[in-house]
Amino acid sequence: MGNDSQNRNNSRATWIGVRDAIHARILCRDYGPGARLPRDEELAEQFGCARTTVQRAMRDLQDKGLIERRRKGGTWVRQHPVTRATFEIPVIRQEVEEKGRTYGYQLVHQEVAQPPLDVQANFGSWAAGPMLQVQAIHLADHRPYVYEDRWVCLQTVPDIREADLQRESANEWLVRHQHYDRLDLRIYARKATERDAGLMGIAGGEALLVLERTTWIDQRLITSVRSITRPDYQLVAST
Amino acid sequence: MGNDSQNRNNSRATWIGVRDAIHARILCRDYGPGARLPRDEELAEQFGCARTTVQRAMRDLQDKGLIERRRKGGTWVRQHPVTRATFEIPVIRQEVEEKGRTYGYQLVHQEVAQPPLDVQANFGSWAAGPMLQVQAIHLADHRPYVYEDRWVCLQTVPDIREADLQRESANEWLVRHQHYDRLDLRIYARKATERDAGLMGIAGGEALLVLERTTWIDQRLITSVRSITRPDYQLVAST
DNA sequence: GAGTGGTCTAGACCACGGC
DNA sequence: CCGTGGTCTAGACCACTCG
Repeated sequence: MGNDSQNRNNSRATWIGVRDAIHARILCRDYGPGARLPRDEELAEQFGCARTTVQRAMRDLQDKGLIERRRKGGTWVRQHPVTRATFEIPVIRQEVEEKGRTYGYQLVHQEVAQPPLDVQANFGSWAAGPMLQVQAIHLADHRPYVYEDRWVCLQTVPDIREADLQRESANEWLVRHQHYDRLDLRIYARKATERDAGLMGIAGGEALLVLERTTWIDQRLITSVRSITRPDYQLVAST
Repeated sequence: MGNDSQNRNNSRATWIGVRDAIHARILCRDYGPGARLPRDEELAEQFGCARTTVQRAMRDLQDKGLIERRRKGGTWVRQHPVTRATFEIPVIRQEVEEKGRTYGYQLVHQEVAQPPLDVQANFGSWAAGPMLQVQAIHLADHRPYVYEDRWVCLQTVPDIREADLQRESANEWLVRHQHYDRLDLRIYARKATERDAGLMGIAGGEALLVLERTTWIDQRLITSVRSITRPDYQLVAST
């Protein structure tokens, strides 16, 4: 280890090379926590590359939460690097099928109603009128996999009235018919109620992972869904 | 809505403008799921900007999971857009103090031992020797907030033997002395054992959110920690 | 082989935000 | 005000991968 630094060879510097070199300097405390890094232009000279290339490298380090940049303020090594991890949450059918299991779906309940306050809490300042509530179970190999309790905004997505939610899950219908441009996600654990237990085929009082997702388009509410997973469900992310 | 498309004004196109215009075309199904987008160069002509600018816009859409790009293959709208959400997991002291609460810390147990198999499962092919086990509680306003059960690799981080873990948590010591370049994260729910309950000051059988983090540097294991949070703990992310 | 995205450059101007 | 990062450009070459 420890070549890096200047671009001594005639080989052209790549932004990944520059990024790793700077990363290394941070790790070995050449640039310690709270330290200020040289200006992009100066680093570009050091590495014998264009300023754009340094910029590209810096953006990556910034996305990783390692540094902070501000115009005029310059670039700084973060005092307390945050851990940033990105999860991918696929469409449930796809997730099941990619595991080589058989996907199934069952509608449990559907009605137009006023969402309760704990659901409305996810809506921010959005004034909720009556919404379509859809409760359904996604199955993997004919056994409960995820139970979802969803509220769909009929004002934003009126066409869903025409959808046949016996056949196709609201999850998939929405993916095909209504994209979103903002997503709020909340994850927590809670004990399975007797109803949960019956639906999921587990014992009451089990610990369940709950995902609450609310999506928006153009500031307008699309849907808010609370997904309850089986006790053995895990979310996995890397770097 | 709905101007966009060509850059009719003399105003210079920004990559954000280009991104939003393309995003809009995807939303309104000008480019529907599975459709192929024009080549970057052609889009650049359409928008009256440089190809670099289109690239920048495309990278953003790609990061959001909306499109796929391949050399020679071109750019495609994803059939099933994945939901990508990024969490920030701060140093616990900081998290507590930012909420305006008083941070506290208490060491529960510390010894050198062989990690059990369920911990080693996080190590991949890494052959674990004896490691330093550190169990500790983080407090907020003098009440249990997070309990962590940590294993530190003495081979990779020998200096931690010198640390005074009565005073400073291994969490903070490691943040200051040992950066990582890879992180694996696993999140799930589990019932509180009697021991958990006693430590966290809650009832047995409560549902707890568990975070397992394993970090690495240069392919070498640094630490693996299982953090148990209070039942009311939530992870929150926004697109 | 050839088409497409990925990267690099050198230079210009802009926008934010300390001083 | 003015230093610093952010963006845009036009053009060149490279690298992957599909046919």
